[in-house]
Amino acid sequence: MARANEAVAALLQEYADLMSITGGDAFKVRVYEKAARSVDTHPADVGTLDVKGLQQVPNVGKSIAEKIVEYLAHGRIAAMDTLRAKIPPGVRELTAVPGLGPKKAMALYEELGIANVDELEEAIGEGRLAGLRGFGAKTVENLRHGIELSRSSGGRSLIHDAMMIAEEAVGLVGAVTGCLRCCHAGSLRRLRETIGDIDILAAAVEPGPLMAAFAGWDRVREVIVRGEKKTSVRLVDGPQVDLRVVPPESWGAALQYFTGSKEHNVRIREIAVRKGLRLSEYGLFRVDDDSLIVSETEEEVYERLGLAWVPPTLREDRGEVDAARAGELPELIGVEDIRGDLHTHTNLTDGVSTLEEMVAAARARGLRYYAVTDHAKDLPMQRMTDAKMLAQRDRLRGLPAGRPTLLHGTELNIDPDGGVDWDADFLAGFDVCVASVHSHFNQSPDELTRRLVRACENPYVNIIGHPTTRQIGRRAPIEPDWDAVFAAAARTGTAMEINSHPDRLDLPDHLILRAKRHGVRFAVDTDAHAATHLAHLRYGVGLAQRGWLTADDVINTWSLTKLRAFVRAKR
DNA sequence: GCCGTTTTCGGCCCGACTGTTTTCAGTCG
Repeated sequence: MARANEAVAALLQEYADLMSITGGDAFKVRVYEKAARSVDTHPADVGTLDVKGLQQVPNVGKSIAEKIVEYLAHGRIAAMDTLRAKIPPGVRELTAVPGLGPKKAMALYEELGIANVDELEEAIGEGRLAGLRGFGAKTVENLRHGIELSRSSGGRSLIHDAMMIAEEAVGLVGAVTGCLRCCHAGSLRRLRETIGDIDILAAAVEPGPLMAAFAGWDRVREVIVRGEKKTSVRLVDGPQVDLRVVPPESWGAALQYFTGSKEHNVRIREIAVRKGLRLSEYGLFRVDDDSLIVSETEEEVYERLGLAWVPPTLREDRGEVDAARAGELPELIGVEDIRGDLHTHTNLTDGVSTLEEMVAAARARGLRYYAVTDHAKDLPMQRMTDAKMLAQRDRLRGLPAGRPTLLHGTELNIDPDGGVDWDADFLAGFDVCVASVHSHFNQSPDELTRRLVRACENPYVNIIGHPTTRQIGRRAPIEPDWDAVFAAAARTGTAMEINSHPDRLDLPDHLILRAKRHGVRFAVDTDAHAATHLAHLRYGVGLAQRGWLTADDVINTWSLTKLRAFVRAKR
């Protein structure tokens, strides 16, 4: 059974949105938003909790707890129905148009009866917004443009695409005379799986030349805002990039501020307020006399608030603030902890680089061990045979000894019943086996659960590859009973993969957190199909960090001896 | 509506930019 948390969180968020549109108390709106996020990230299934249990969830008090119970029992909330009756659902969708918030959406509905984006587009076309208070010619043109934008792009960028753009922008702005520091911030620095806007932060005494260079970048399609401290542009290939320039002495406070997340920053500022302080992108100030306390480094800002420095990948208001206050932040895994890659391909199947090229790339990256895991024989497209696999093993064993130590593995295909390509005798010849789902994605949750549990129970399966099979923006994740799958993985000594490929990033962070609670081990792999893909490791490690993992949680940070013992223990 | 190192009531994060209602509301991050 899927947890009720997602549905309840969506409902609370909708309640907050409707309240905001109808002009409800802004503080109340915020509470519902906070409660929605708390429920979404709460470890326990809220569907199993009573009113008292629900009140243990942060930001859920008596009133919201009762609404959740009402929803769980009857599938609806009376107060919600009342609000929904006031506002057609399309009005809420209006606020997704850039430049159109709750106030203007409500005005459009009340004054002109506009109840969805299509009607807004029509009204603009007919000039019916003219004369409406707050809707001058420029606003109307911005709305028309906003509709166009939300229809065309709308989507978020894959992390690797955003990173390439950010690195180019940092190179451009950083090279301007007078630029003292420049780096990317925002969700990209937090290594979220997809990126909306790309944030670039720079330090300079005179921002003008930096802004000019940025606005003149040859990839810019349009300049959205252009000010002294902030310039936003949209690139020809879609994404929006924001440049903020701050005085050099504000660097730490600014980096903290522009890294976000918004929710993390709200928590941090609330702590500041309780201490009689005010935190902005310019520094931490005393409220009474407006004097500056600290601003030069992030560490100082956190420290002055009584917190340990929080790694960017944890800044999502998922408990990291309390952990930082208690000195209980995890020692997060880093790229340098990874000693080997356990899921890679060559041109023997669908990779593009040769065995020798892949091994050379692994050596260049300083890996201690490296597993070649081409596809097994049950995927007909890959034309694998027993003979070809054994020949690859001979070729691999024949390569000169040295680092990395080469392991011969395979990526097995988990069939619809949970079986894999070869029998025990053949499987015993491999050093390590990944097993993954590549088809029959729309089995029922029960079938998928049995399938994955059976794969975990196979003594030769060491790692479940890209467990949800999602492809970001293209294929939805499968939805077995993850708690049952993770329990089986923990019980059998089977690792869950954290696949570093930018369009997979699988497991996603919320499932990593869930799996860890079952005591599951993980393998951060690249699933490289070309030598250049080994560099994607940083995204997988970022994802592992977002799941609060330490090096010890991840089997390919272990020594080869310990890794071999992990494999042997299961056989 | 929630919360508490200013605790059971009185607060609730901060600033940039735009457009328009020309002194500020709305939106965004």
